[in-house]
Amino acid sequence: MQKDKLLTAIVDDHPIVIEGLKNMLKNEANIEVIGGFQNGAEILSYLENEKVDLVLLDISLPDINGMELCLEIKKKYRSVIVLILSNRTERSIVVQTIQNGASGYLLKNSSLDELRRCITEAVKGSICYSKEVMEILSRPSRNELLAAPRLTKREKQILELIAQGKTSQTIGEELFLSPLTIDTHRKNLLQKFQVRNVAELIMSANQQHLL
Amino acid sequence: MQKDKLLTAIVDDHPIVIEGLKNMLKNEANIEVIGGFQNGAEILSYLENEKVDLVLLDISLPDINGMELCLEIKKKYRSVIVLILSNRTERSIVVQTIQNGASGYLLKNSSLDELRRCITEAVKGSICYSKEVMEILSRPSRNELLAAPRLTKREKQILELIAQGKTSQTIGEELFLSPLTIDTHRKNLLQKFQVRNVAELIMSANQQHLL
DNA sequence: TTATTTCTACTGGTTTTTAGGTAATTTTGA
DNA sequence: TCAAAATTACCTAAAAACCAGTAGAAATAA
Repeated sequence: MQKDKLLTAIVDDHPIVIEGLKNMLKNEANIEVIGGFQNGAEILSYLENEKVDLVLLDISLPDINGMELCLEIKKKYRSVIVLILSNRTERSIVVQTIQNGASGYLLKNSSLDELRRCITEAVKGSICYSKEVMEILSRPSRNELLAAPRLTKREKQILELIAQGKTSQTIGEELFLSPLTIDTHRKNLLQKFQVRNVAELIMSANQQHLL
Repeated sequence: MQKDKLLTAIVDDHPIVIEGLKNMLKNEANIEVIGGFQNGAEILSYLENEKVDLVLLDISLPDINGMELCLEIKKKYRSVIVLILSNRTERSIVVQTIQNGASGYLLKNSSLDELRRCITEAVKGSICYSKEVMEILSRPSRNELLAAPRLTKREKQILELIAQGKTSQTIGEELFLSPLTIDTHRKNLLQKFQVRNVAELIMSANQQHLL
């Protein structure tokens, strides 16, 4: 279809990943890897002077967030195709990158075939996700379903103290409250988290990043 | 020094990383990559029949924790050298892998030179860390001062069930054991973690990445 | 200012955990 | 094969947590 090869840049802070991609892509007839870049500044300065068709971009970079970088590249160089290659599986991140102009999103554990497929699709102008990413997008975002319970100030405070292994007695003394009051808060915490005891409570609170 | 090449296996769930490492190592005179494996089961079954000198091992694998896998490999095949290649920067994880017999720990963003250096060192029998990992190890680790306790299989199992909010009664039924036995394990867990109750236990286990 | 939420505290009763042991088996490693 | 570690199981007793309510006071938002 095209006479010229796709000039491709790889942006990833892991040299190993850069090597791997270079190696994989060097056998592709229509792709020429023009370089690997370990941070956002490098690729941006390269883009100022050189022509690039395709950027394979990691989300986690040392100097700038990959999502931001994507937006910046698309703003300045509309025609550059950006494909995200990342380990992050959060729905919100996938959605954000696409909104920022990326032409696709692949997890790093996707197969070589998937990568090839996505590059082809992206060049054609469509947006392409790897299989896992499709799943992430299609499911109604689990952790949004079981929303982290809204805790009051007191509850948060007492949750902390419970996590420190303190008894209702001790907590009561520490806060100048009746231990019976602490028991009530305890009960309310169990209810809000829909769990049966502190073991489950602490697990759940940890998973919800509330501790 | 050596006549034969080091038979090297790469274990990582990212095909791209496997490709990258293969590519990097194929120019090394004394290394022969005999395969890439995307999960723990694959490498373990390979090891049963084939000779391997060096395993480059990722911590996050789909089927088994890399730390556990390391321990398992070292238990069964003492002479196999295991080098950890991971993104995880938690001190406890680094320490744990070394306790489990790994000969070194590198972050994935370490340079090719560092990887080469560490392989050389590991073959010589010493333990080798990449620069960043050295820093992680040297800083005095706030809440991780006390090393992660070594848990037996049963204890790990029961810890899991406690974290799920189950009572000694329930756990006993589930494992066909007397609830009194579960109580004993419970007691031992509290002692090993040096905590007073399950709340603190679950917190500590979480911080130590044992859950 | 009213309505709602949050915080406080209680009653009374049940279940579970924790703390201090001991000790017989079974498994495992050297 | 022998010692150590792990697993199993028990006793007694106190402490703590959990369950299901009610209810007044204080703070906050509409």
